[in-house]
Amino acid sequence: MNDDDFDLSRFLPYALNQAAEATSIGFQGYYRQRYGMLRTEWRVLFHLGRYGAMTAKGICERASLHKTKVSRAVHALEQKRFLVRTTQERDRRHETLSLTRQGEGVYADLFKAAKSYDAKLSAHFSEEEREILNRCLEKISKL
Amino acid sequence: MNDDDFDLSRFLPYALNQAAEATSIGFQGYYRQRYGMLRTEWRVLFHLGRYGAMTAKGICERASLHKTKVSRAVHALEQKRFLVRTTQERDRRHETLSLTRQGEGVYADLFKAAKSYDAKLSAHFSEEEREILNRCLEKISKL
DNA sequence: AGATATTAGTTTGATTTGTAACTAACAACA
DNA sequence: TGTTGTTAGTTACAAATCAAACTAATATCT
Repeated sequence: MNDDDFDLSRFLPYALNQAAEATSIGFQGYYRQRYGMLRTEWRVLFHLGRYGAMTAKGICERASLHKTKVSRAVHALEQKRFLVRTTQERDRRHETLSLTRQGEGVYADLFKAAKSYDAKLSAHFSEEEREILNRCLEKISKL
Repeated sequence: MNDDDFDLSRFLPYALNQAAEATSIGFQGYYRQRYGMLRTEWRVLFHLGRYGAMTAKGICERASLHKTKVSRAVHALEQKRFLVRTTQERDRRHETLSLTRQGEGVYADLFKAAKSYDAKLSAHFSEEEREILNRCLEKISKL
């Protein structure tokens, strides 16, 4: 490949970033407007809704998020009454986070929205493309 | 697809974002440490180096960056003596941005680094995967 | 010409993020 | 027991981002 072929759109970090931003915008608007949530908050909520109560540390690991980001998101979700904390008796450093009924409701709504948003995106691709795309992204995330 | 199959890693905005971050880290370190540059600065520099002198507006459009981001990046690159501005006589609102000799040097270095970084990433994929990945990302960016 | 609208780019203040230092609870080992 | 180390989570300050208001130059329309 000579230099003339290498423009930004072929540079993986750039191409991924552009694509990520393009797809984020639409969905972001949904949880922002509807629930005043930030991206990290949505992720934390999703993790709790999808995988059940867990500790902040657990979320950090699963989502590869920094603990300060999670800490702040948890605080915000608590304010909104979407989750509650319970200090573990066994080790009082840990606090279990779990969704409130309201939080579950919001999760259910966002889950549905996410699914349908994803379906709309997927419509632009063939089965094969979508599969390869997923596989590649997963591989990259683990590098 | 039932609900159990839909986890975050299959949600395109999330998967793209994770992948984007994973690939960014390595390269980011390079221009950060070496030239104290931010991501937007690198993008602006790249555009000027790759496509020649142009106006800030031009960069905004090509790179889909907001004008305030570009404005600040241009300022920073100017401080570093990587580019200069020349007000267009024909319309004094426009200023043409062009790289200095030093800027060209930095561009050349970063271009080389980007290419080799990209090659390293590509090594994890087959020709076909890489092609499809590129095609998908391009399609998504234009949605 | 004079009023109004656009356009390129900058500045400002509020929000968000990143980094590093911090607190509190527990563990390990002399 | 007491000193040192680790871990979960928070806080504080600096850096970066976003949105909206702003400036200066040009265009348009009467």
